[in-house]
Amino acid sequence: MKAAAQPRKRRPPQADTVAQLRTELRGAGLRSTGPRVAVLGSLSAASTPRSHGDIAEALAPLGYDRATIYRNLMDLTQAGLVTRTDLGDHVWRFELRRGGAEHTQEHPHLVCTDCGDVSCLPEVEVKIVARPGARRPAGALEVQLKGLCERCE
Amino acid sequence: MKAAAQPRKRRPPQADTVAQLRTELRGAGLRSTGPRVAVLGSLSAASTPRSHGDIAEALAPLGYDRATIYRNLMDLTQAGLVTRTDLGDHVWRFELRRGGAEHTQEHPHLVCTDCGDVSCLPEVEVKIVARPGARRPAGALEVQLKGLCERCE
DNA sequence: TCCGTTGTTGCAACTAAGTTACAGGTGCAA
DNA sequence: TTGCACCTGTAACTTAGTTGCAACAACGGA
Repeated sequence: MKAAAQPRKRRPPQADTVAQLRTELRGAGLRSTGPRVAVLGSLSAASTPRSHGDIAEALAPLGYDRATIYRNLMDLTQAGLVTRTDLGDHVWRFELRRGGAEHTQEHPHLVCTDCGDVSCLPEVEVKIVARPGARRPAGALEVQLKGLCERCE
Repeated sequence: MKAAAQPRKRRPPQADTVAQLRTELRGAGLRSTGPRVAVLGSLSAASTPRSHGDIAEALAPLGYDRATIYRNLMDLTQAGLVTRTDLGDHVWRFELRRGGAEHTQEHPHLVCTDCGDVSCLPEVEVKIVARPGARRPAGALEVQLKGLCERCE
């Protein structure tokens, strides 16, 4: 049996930035819908990559379905507004592409081997040096580190 | 319904190295059983990290169950003979610790963004440099790269 | 302002990898 | 050879990710 149709009007996260988010969505060729604005808003408010589960849980009180969140994350990824990475803990994580640059290639991500937290390391540079005669891996390299985060150290 | 009990005697992969593998297992405080020798043998024959699925598939003709393979991989990991990493493609991969050293900390692993293959980069050195005043992540850092492998380049 | 088209949503069900409980079999020290 | 703690096979479960489908809503054109 089908559940009764629910009203689709719900309050997005931060009313004052919604206009910007909507503009951003339309600029990327996507329709501006409630769940989509909420997902984008949630990502723009986050300072570290968020998993689908995180976002779905955070937006569940607004009544949005996890499949919807999932498809929106995919849409946003495909539209280039968001990047998707698996940081090695078996969970896809999504992060807003700030300033249009390839954020994840600008700095490495650190997965804490103790608490599992993921953090960005914008102030850490990773140099990849191939020994003489060896081949340096090609392509836009993305670097992920595993170690202890600041708290767990 | 239970399947009829199967004979437990099966031929491990390489008869000539079995004695070594059994010694290694016993040295780590584990019993030397058929599946365990097969798993260890399979890993020692591999040059790159193998997933649980890979190994289970490879050993399926010998009649070993995937749950058994899984538990043995865990046992070997816990015993320190094997390391377990998720290289960012949503699959746990296991690799023999050769020479007792922390293999995965000696060199980075490369996950090809095109074909998905995983390769070891023993000839590539990764330098992690924190900008002045910034914190360098602590702990035994493990480095994972994503880019194009030699074949896909 | 209204309407039709088409993209989007919510629901439900599915897949795949990983994990565990349990009963019975086996390795190995005594 | 024996006994027991450890190990195995089976089956079922968990979790994250993914998809089909019917109903709904955004938005451009009339």
